[in-house]
Amino acid sequence: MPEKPYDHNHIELKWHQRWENATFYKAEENSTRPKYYVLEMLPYPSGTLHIGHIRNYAIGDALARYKWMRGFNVLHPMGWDAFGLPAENAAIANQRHPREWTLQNIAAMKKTHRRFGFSYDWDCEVSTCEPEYYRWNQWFFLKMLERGMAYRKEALVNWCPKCGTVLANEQVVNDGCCWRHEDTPVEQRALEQWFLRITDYADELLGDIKNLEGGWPERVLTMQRNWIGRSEGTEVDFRLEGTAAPIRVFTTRVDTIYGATCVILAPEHPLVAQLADAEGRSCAKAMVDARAAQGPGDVEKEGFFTGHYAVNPYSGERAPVWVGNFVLMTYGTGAIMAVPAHDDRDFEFCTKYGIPVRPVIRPVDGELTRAEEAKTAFTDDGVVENSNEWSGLPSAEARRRMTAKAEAEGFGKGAVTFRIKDWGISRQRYWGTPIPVIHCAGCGVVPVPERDLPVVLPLNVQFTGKGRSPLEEVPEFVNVKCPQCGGAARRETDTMDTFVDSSWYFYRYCDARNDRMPFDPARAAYWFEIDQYIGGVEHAILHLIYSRFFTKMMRDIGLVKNSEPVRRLFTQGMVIAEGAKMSKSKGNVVGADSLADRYGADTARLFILFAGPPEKEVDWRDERAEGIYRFLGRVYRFATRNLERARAGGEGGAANADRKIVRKLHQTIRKITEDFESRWHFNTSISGIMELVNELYAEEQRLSGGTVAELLVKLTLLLAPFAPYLAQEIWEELGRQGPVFRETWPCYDAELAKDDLAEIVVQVNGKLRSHMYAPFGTPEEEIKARALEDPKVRAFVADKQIVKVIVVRDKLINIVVKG
RNA sequence: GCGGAUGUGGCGGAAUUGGCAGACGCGCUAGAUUCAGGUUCUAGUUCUCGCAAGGGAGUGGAGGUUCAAGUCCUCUCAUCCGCACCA
Repeated sequence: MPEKPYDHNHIELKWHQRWENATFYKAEENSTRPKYYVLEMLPYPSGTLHIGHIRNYAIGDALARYKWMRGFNVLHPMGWDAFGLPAENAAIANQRHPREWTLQNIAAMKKTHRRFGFSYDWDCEVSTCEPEYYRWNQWFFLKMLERGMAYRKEALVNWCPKCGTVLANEQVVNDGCCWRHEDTPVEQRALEQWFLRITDYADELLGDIKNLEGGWPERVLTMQRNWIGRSEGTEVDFRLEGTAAPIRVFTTRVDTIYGATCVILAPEHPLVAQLADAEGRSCAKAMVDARAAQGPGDVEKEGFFTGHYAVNPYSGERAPVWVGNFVLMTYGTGAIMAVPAHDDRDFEFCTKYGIPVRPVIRPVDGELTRAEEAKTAFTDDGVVENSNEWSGLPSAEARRRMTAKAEAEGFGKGAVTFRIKDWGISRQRYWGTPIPVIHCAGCGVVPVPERDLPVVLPLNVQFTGKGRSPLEEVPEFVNVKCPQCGGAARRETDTMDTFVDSSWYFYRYCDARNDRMPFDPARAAYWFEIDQYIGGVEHAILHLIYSRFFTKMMRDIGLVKNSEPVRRLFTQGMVIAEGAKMSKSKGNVVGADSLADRYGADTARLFILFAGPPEKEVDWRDERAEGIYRFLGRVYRFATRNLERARAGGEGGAANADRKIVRKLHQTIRKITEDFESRWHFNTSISGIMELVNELYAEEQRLSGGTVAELLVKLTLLLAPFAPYLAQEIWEELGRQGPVFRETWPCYDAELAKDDLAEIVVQVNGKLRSHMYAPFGTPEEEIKARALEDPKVRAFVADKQIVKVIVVRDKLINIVVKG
């Protein structure tokens, strides 16, 4: 039979049409198979998928297919989130309604996904822009409100002038810029906001990280630990001289307190108004404003003396009270004791203003550095000196005992402080889940009764772009009756951060059509934890910490049994183009569709996996895809020109060429299976298949029909997770029925994979000099004797003295000579 | 500043347990096929000395451990990422 040219367009179109409405992975109810839940992180539905997304999906899809072929009951859902609503609300206001816009983009992206042949279970699709989904955000909100886990307060919040909305701390990136507009600094504004008490779980979120070790990348865990930022220390009251009022400070180094030469307040500290004169107050105000304007980042340390003193409760010493711009009101108590000898920042501040530097800690085997010599602070633990009865104690023990004293005498206590703040979820934008509360003049804040959910976003909205929620302009939405007293009331117009949606969407996939509950707890109990979650590292502290928080909250209200949502997390590397991060603003986005137009979906998928190990970033260059395209063509042509031979069959395995190729086949199966089971280095899996095909070409004429038939079947199965269209097409050409990835993954036979003879490397003084072949298990003495007979070896050993011979069984012999 | 990662041919990368460095692919060179271009097939391709056989060097750099180091240890340089007044 003549070979057919590889026409990827024809093949992909054919199967694309047949698969149009197919759900490949319909997870089975009551399956006896073990369950496997694999999930990729959602894209931003910005209308196009770029090659980075395809990488994400290609990894998950290959895994899902493989797991199915290995006999698992696979749940592999795909859904859509509202993450990607364009920040430029105003810009699209004149064109189309954002909801319509989002739904259209979702449709476009679904089309691309189908085109690439991803094997999602479309039946559990969730669209977070739809009320039937977001009503459960409201349901969760009410549950949390009942438990005091959702609350409202005025707070300084991050405000992005471009988005015209508030941002969570986690959404502030790049030295204080908006995550959506990386060149736009955020401003600070004081607003009434809704918060979720994620800090209630701070300890657990931190402690449970140890359970994730091994399954999650260490990098992500480190980022989360830093973000939660637990520090153990002591709160100590410095009594303000002349009054009974205490200034409470927080320190992790109470052992250095005898070196505290002043107390410094944050400029926003309430005592500033009381202690500072008019000039000082305006100075403090200027500091606050400067910080608001500049955002976080490096600031020149400045401060002023208030003219007051506070008494150190341990030493009885008077410490001047200063105000310093580098002290944060939002951390600890908003006041610190400055120990310039043992803290870099205090050192910088105190030397600038001539405040004494007094060392009280010496290194364990060193001398106390004298103040005048100190050019930097000594910040390590050591031994306490010059501190009355505490002198001579190691730092850690001093801290323990000094904290105990503070507690016993009532001027302080041990305290744990977290860096993580409660999660501000209020957004002043149209998009998002309406927060289901009503403000009544008489009754205050009244939750919307559960029977009235969902509170639905109105459709007749004008987008003003004025930085207020457009919902405020919709009277039918805003003006409501109070559910308690029936009087006129105002509906809350803030909407929820869309990270609320993404915090639990993967639970909804278990039970996407449920209209009584967010999901059936029994189904969640079956599918959770997620076995494998795959996505970019950019969500390490946003989505992935919120999701963990939500899971713990759902456990506490009895919906789920697991404490963590995800057992294993894989963070794939970014795709960069021509050395630069792919981004829309740079205009260097490689669109998945245009790539599929040129080379086909199979080539695009295979190549992105081949380009490098999936956890590393890869540099995308179109021209390299040629090699993969050629490879797929080679496979297809080999298959079609050998079909008849394969059908005719015949005894295989006798000829030498047959044995050799069967061995290579089993080695390849072993390699790919191991790659799937451990490190996911699909680039080497694919190169393994290429090697097999190269060998197939070399031996083609010598192979028997039976061997060719076996090879074609197994080769097709090996390709199925990576290149579904081609694999399916060959499968059909081979006369088989049904989806190829519903077949069983081929097993390798360790005996067949084994080489006949061991290749033994012969070294002299560690340098490669010769090779030889010997049966496995050949005794050392024999190997040694044969090696020494080798003329190439003799040339190097010759008249020299043999010092030592090392033999590694079936692998290597190294002859060490001298002279 | 703190924390983490990475560094191998012209390029992407391989070497999973300390045991043949450069698999596989791109690119390039030659030959075959073709009217020609493209396609396809075959061979070659780390550097260096050599006509060749063969030798020498070589995994950012310097040292060390070892019969043997890309891999382990110490120091160092470069690049990237995360956090950054968190008391």
